Formats: sequence, structure tokens, C-alpha cells
Amino acid sequence: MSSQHFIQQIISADLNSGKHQQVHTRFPPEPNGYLHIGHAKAICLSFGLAEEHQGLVNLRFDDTNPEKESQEYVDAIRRDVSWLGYTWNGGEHYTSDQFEKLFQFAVQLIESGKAYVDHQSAEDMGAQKGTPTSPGSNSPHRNRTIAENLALFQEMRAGVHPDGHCVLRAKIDMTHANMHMRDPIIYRIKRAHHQRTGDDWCIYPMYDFAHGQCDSLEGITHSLCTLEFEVHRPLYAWFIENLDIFPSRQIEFARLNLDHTIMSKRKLLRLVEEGHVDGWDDPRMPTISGLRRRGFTPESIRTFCERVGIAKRENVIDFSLLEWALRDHLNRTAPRAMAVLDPIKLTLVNYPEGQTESLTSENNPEDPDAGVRTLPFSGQLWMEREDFKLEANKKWFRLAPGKTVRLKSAFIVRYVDHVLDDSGQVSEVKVEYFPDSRSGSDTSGIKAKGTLHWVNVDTAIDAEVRLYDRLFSDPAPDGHEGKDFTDFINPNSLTIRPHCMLEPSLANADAENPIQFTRLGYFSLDQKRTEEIGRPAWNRSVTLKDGWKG
RNA sequence: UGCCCCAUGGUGUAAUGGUAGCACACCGGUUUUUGGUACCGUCAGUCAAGGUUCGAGUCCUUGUGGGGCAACCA
Repeated sequence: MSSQHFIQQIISADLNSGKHQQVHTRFPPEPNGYLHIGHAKAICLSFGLAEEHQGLVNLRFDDTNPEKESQEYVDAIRRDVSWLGYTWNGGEHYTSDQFEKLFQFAVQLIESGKAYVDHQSAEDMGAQKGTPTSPGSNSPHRNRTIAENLALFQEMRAGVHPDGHCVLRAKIDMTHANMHMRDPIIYRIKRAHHQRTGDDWCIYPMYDFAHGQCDSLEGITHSLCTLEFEVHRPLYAWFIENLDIFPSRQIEFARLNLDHTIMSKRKLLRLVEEGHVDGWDDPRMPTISGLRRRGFTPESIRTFCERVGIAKRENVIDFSLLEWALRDHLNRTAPRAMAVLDPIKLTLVNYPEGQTESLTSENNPEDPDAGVRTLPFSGQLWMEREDFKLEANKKWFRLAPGKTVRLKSAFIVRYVDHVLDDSGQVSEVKVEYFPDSRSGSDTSGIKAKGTLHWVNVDTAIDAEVRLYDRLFSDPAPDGHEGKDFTDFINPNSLTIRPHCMLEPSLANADAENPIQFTRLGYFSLDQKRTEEIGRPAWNRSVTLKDGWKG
């Protein structure tokens, strides 16, 4: 029995005490942006907890601010949650479905003398609110009669008053130590077209007046949110108590922070709008859609979220944990293939002119069931530029004058000569091969320390490969006062290799099945870019761990 | 000069008054037709001071440090 985090403990206690018979959670995004890895943590938590207890999860779109929200975001959110592998078995809900009910709640509050209409300007109300260290003061409209408030609120709904002319406030305590309890605004007038309710409403409830009540109406037992809502909890409970409805409970946990990236929707939106990235799904983005396009798997993200844990303390997770989760999954599942990213020619001087042959190679040494594939081979191959060095020491296992290496799943070869191009760069390496060193039936007795990947020239696929580095060069791009996070954008976050050489089996690849390019990393086909350029384009999702301390 | 939350190796997270453990990262080794994987090992931690207790990472007090709270945003 593994240990439980504090929310699991609360749930166990509630189940054991009989407070609840079933766990019912919800994931409540505002459809005003794309989901990111931080949301993935919240999703895994709420869906995971329900799964654990055979409970229910609702997907709820918190759409109380029509000016910032849109259907595009609703669709993207649905897609991302599904992709992570979760099903909202408690149904799909919208706060806007409850607008009428919420209006009635407000009326109920007015009728019990706990809400009033205020006609002051935003500035005046702000001034009366006080500060965290000094109490606020009462509005001159605070003691209107119930009848007056009822009439005015009906007028607000009926569109009698212009935008911003008045608001409905809860009557709590203007001297409360918690700013959120100082007569919070619960309804405002806003003539904005809502993507679902159209122009039915010109007044919209505020977050605090909608969230807890929706939780309650949906029968949510445990309403999980991030720490910044901690100070809202007394208000959340106040509405539920004063409305006398199902007692959903809000519990807060620490949000996810990742080093070398940013996690605020507002800032991610700026990256998109200012053209720093290709869009919300740019493979460098920490969005779910970006990670998906980058080649991350749902399994890896879920593993990551598990490892990150749940607690109340502020945290910054190493990006390497995310990379580890991906490698861990793909090492077990991704088929291997060979590709040369920076090709130079490798000529076997003693290989019979015009001859070709077929070699076999295992698809995944970690998984015998993955089978084998055939590789065309000849005397004309591509090899990686960085696998050859003119001057090498004893620690260099790859090709160099005097060195002998194994070509993966093929033959052992020994350096003979090399050719320089006009600019003095190595353009071709010539080697002799040992016919009796064939992989699987090696009788040569020759030992080679290094193994190189290669691709046969005649059958190679020409492809674009996109290599990514972190988007920000600073571990905390938004943590510097006086500096904008865009100041820390890494100018080398994307490297495009326009003409790479891939083994022919990769002709059948698709975006859903990541591949390990032997010795290089995990890669996945980029559907969008492939269509754009009319030939294969691949993304490097993550490199292999590089144990070489050269 | 307020209120609320938090504090365990570099990072994250366990230990529910009774042996401070796990993972990632780092470093080293073994195996290896991927300088990958796997396996083994090293390094490294309870913010401070008091108190309660046979016994405190855990409970209490005070301090220190970090975070949050004053949108007609969520």
C-alpha cells in the first residue's frame, strides 16, 4: 500500500466517515486559452481521484466572461483532455447552463437581506474596499430595502441600466481581514455576446458567485483547485452556507511550475500573438497541444504528473523529469530506425561495384515481440558528420584515421581515406569493410568499440528534421523584476535540418507512432509541417541521454 | 506593518509521535552491435531557537525565509 497525499487522505476520511458515498470531482477550465502541462497536473488529479474510487468527473467550462472566451478554446480543451486518455463520465457542463439558476440564487440572497445593488463608480468602490492592512468602509447604498434591491436587480437583468452603471454585491463585512469577504461584487452588467447564450443576458455572475454554486448543483464532493484560490474558500463556503445548498468542499494544491518555461495563459498568449512561436501547438510550447505535436505521449505526461506529486508547497520541477518520463515510455515502445541528420558520404572502397544486399535489424532491443525489419545496404552510404573526426584520442570510439567501427546491424569497417570539399570540410569518408563481420554471423574476430548508424544512399528518404532546445535560456524567465520574459527567449530554440537521410522503412510513418532514431533520440512525424512542405518533416521530441563525456 | 498558506538532499515527494525512504538530476562502475537501455554504487536533507515527551521531521511557542490576498478576470 503506497502512501497517500493529503487530498487522498481527506477523501478516504470522507468515505470512511460516511460523509460521502461516492467521489465526484470536476475539471473546470475557462475556455479562454489552450491547456498546458500545469492543467495536465490538475486533470490527472481530479480524473485520477475519481478513477481510483470508481467515482465521477465532470468537465465544466467556466464561461462567465464572454469577452475572453470562445468555441475554439472549448474544442481545444475537449481534444486535449481526451487525448490525455480521460473521459468525463459525469458529463460535460457549462456554467452558462446555470445562468437562470444563479440568477435565482442572487434573488434568494437579496430576499434574505444578504445582497444589495450598488450604484457607485468602480473607483469609489475600490477606495471603500480598503487595503490588506486597513479595513474598508460601507457603501452608501448598503442599506437599501429588499424591495428596492429586488427591483433594481430585475432592472439590471432587463437591460434598463448601461454597462457598468451598477453591480450586485454580497453583504458580508467591509472590515473583514480577508479582502474577498468585503462585500464582493457578484453580478455585473456586460453587454457582450456569449458563445452559448448569445444575447440572452446582459448581466453575468462573477467567478466567486458561480463556481461554488455550480460545484454544488453538480453534486461535486471535492472541488480541487490551485493555491491562489485559498483566500476565496471562505467566500465559496459562505455562498453555499447562506444559500443552503449541497456542501461541496474546495481543496487547494500547489500549481505546477517547470523550469525554463512559463505557465501563465496570458503570457503564452503573448508568445503566440507576438509571433515568438508558431501557434498554441508550437512544439516548443508547454501546452498539451504543443507537447503532443512535439511527440510526447499521453502516458509520459501522466507518468510525469504522478512523479510530480501533490502538495501545498510552491515547487519548480526540473524539465529533465518530463524528458525522463518520455524516454522511459518510448524506450519500451518506440520502434528503432536509422536516420542521418547531417549527412556526409561513407564509401566502402572494397565493396563490389553495383552490388546491394538486405540486412535485418531488430525493431526494438527492449521488446523481442517488435520483430525485425530489412535494411538495404550497398557500398554507398550516408554517415553522420559528427561521427568522424580528423584528430581523435583513445576515448573516441567513432571513425577517425586509424579507427575501426561497426556499422549498426551491418559490417565492421576501417578508415582508409577522406575527402575535403572546397571549403575544407570533410565531405566523404572512405573505408574498407570486412565481409566476414556481417552482423549476426561475424567470424572476423575483429573488435570494434563504437557502433555507427548509417543510411543506404540509393534508398534514402529525404526529410526535414526539426531540432528543439528550450524556449527560454533562463530557468525562471518570468522571475526577473524589471525584465520581460520575452527578453530570455532562446534564439536557438529551433534548428532546422532541411535535408536529412532516413531509412526507407520510415516511408510508412505516421504522427501517432514515435520512432527512435538510433543513437539520436525520439522523433515523430509532424503532420502539419509535412503537408506544408510536401515532403516528410520530423520533430525531435527528446534526445537520448548522452553518456559520452568527450 | 493586517490576514491566510507553506518550509525534508540540487529538484520533487514520503515518513500520520518510534530505523529519515523513493524518484529525477549529478558522479563512478558492470553489461552492451545505440557512448541508449538494464544493473550496481557514490554524493547529499528535516530553516532557527526554545518547549512538551521515554522518544519530535511530525505537537506547542517565537523567530526567519518563501508564496498569496486590494480586477465590474478566472
